[in-house]
Amino acid sequence: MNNQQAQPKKLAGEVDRAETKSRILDVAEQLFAKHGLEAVSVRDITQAAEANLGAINYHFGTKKQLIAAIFDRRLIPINQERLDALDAAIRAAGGKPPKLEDVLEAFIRPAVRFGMDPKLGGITFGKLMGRCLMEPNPELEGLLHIHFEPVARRFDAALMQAMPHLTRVEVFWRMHLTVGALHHSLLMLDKTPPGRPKIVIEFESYVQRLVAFAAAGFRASVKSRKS
Amino acid sequence: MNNQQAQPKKLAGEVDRAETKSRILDVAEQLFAKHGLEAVSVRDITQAAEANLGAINYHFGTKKQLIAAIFDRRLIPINQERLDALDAAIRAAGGKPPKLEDVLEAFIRPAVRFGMDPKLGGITFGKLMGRCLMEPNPELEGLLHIHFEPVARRFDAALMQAMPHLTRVEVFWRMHLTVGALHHSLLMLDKTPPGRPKIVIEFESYVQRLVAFAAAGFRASVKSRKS
DNA sequence: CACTAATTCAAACGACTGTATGATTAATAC
DNA sequence: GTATTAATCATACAGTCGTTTGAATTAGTG
Repeated sequence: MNNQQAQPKKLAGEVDRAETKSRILDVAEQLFAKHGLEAVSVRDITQAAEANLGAINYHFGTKKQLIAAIFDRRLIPINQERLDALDAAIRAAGGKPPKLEDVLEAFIRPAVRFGMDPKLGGITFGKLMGRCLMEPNPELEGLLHIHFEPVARRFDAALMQAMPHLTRVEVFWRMHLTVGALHHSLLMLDKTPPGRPKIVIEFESYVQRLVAFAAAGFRASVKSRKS
Repeated sequence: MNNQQAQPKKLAGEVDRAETKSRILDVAEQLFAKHGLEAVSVRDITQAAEANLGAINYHFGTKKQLIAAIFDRRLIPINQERLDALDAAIRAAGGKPPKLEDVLEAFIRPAVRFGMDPKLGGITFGKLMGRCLMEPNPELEGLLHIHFEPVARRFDAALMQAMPHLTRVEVFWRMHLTVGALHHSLLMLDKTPPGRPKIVIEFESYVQRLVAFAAAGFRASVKSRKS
């Protein structure tokens, strides 16, 4: 029921103390990414982290708060990097509208970088993110909303500048398609469906592929077609 | 432990008998779509369907078999419609490669039609599908694979004809992005994020929007860019 | 050393899960 | 009528879930 555990004072053995908490974060992130939020029990986590069953409740309060901590740890830097890159794109454009590809890359690149960075657990968080975007958990939706709302606002504005002939609804819409493509592909990264060619992914070309796909989609004009 | 329940003979009260089974299918589909596969218990389903707790195990065997039945009921007609539409697109092209938009529309339109058809529970199945594509359940993956493998094969082949300069890997890749955009948008259909403009969806323009987005993405050329 | 606070631990709690069981009801066939 | 079969029902089972508890341990302070 405690909102927050008091920070431990600085100790000689601080490494060991902090270790359990961060070990739980790492292990939980990997397990959640691999099996889903509901399929992984606190027992699975504490066991894999070689910690006591009560450790999660002690360090994080509840399982949900642990999940929130995992997302905070990744999403804050990712979205900060996105905003920084967007600033850079706007700055590079001088007074003129930013370039569409630059805006999209500012959005996509950090997600892919953090999503598949081996230092950050490989494609672990990318998969986790893809799953949770789809999950119906309302508390999780609220959490993600808090993280994405300010980012979405700024990117929507930049995209409307980059594509001035698109309405707000059109931009909103196509951004959703882009997000869907991005996260679905992140989720598929380590899957090699049986009977299909193995796909080797190189970071830079992966980003460019996504940016090119999304940019083309943004530039597409929707007309009625006779089918 | 029984593999399959024997079909009930034709009875005067057959309506009432079959009603329970199909009522469970309908209710379960809606609940699963709304809350996710794991969040909905057999008790939730039987209660909402006004059936006995044992009804699911009696009629379907296990919860997993119930889930499989739900997917079978929708996916078989959807994929059949896709293949029919693809045949029509190829036929319409005469000997020449089919038109890219026609191929993509053959893939997208049935999913949207079934995904948001009010007669089929509105966007119920669309949401369910979007969720389950992301879910890590291996048995579910196997089930979906069985449904999609033959469809994917044929569409890959058609897309390689429509876009002859793309490699197989490129086609595979862009098709995944398309699938991601499609299902993410289906999932978002009934969500109106707070503080954002409400989006009114009309079926035909929705399909055209998706087709245009995907087609543009397929036509995009990926080049290295200086960022 | 004693004192205090942070952490770990084993054990248990109640609630919920999917499934199984056996009796009971209903609807057919003979 | 009886026999047969399908369907429904209440109940119980064994297991897992997230969380709580209070004692044991560890580390740091004076």
